[in-house]
Amino acid sequence: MRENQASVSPEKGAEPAPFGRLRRRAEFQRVARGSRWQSEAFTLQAAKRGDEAAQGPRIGFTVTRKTGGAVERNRIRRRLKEAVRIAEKLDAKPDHDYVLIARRGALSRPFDLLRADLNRAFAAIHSRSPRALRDRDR
RNA sequence: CCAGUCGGCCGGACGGCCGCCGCGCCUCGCGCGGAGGAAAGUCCGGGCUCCACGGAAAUACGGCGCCGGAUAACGUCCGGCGGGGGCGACCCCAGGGAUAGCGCCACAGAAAGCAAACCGCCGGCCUUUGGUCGGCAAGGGUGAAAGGGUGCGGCAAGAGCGCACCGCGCGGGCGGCGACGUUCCGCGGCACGGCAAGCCCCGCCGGGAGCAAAACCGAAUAGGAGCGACGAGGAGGCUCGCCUCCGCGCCUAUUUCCGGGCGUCGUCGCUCGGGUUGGUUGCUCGAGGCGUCCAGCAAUGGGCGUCCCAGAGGAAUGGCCGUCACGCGCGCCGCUUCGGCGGCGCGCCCUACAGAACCCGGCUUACAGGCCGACUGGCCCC
Repeated sequence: MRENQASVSPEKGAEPAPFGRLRRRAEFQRVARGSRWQSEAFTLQAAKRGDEAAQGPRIGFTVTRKTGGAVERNRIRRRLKEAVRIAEKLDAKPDHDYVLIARRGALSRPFDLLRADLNRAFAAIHSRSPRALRDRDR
């Protein structure tokens, strides 16, 4: 519990992940063509932003109706948002956009495991090739 | 104390650290506010916005349907009436019209709406284990329903055929604003069976689409697609391009009438989608919440005081932790009227149903657990 308490309040010097938010449908659709990485609780998608200069990473959340009712969807999105917020060092690149697509496991997965999943996902995502490239290779 | 009926309410509390959305300011930062009783289903009724429209009548379509009241309105609510259920508190009811007309009444049964007669009962005749002719509708049987019920008289056998009581119908009186009631009076031997969640008749109500409504800014008067049209003008004023009068055409279900608006004094006019789901407004002070008094059986209305109480937009109201309350499970101890009750410790769920999306009034549906009040029927004690 002490360790937990300590990790909840970030260190003064620790860099708070300065994520922007994705809000346009077109932005979501562009990221969907990028790389993806799956886990029990979510799918992470990532794509490099082409047009503008790097202004830090941006992230968006997708929780579809398949996942549950309005109450459960809200809960899932808030847990994912919070997990991203407290994450100390995610391997997010400033010129990339990310999208988290929630799966049903995100509702009940222990919060510590959820954070661990996130760290693993961001570490692995950039070694994957973009979806569009793989499709072209086929 | 047990069983039950009805109504109302709550639906975790407090604190710490780190965040999110909105507003304010002394713009580092601080302060304040931040989901529900159903926010849900989108089933009704309104406000608001646009289609320029407003009023009257008729037709078509749809909805509603005992009476009175409440309300902005309703299919809602309140108080009654009638019918049904319950020992009772109380609960349930698509509850207008069946002599305006049409239609239907499955199966069974002889017969399903107008009287008829299968088994029977009674009488006559005959070729007498029966047949035939006539009378009857009480008994049997079928059915959701078979032309009032019980008893006595009567008769060949019977039958409201006659009588008594009960019931029913009609008229009047009385009570009630009314639905309706009636222990009142009179008449009628007594049908006019049911279904209008079948058509229909009567009365009342209703234009359509919806905040992705709609308005403004910007991109911008650049190109595309579709549709319509060769038609009715005349007179006057005159700042020479408009205005006025008459006519013609159009105006959101259709037709007619009245008012109003727009178009037409000629060659273009109208509509649509994409770039465009960009930004701002609409967007929260409202049939508002709370308290109190008055009127009313009540729904509700009115007066006074007080408060400002979410405004997001890929959509804020969260994450973690501590303490407590509640619930569940296990163990131990004590009490016990053997149903349980109380205390301590540990563990679990850290709460059920469920998340505002323009705003109100209702309905319906979902809901762990708990609290309060009124009343009914039993048992025990005084």
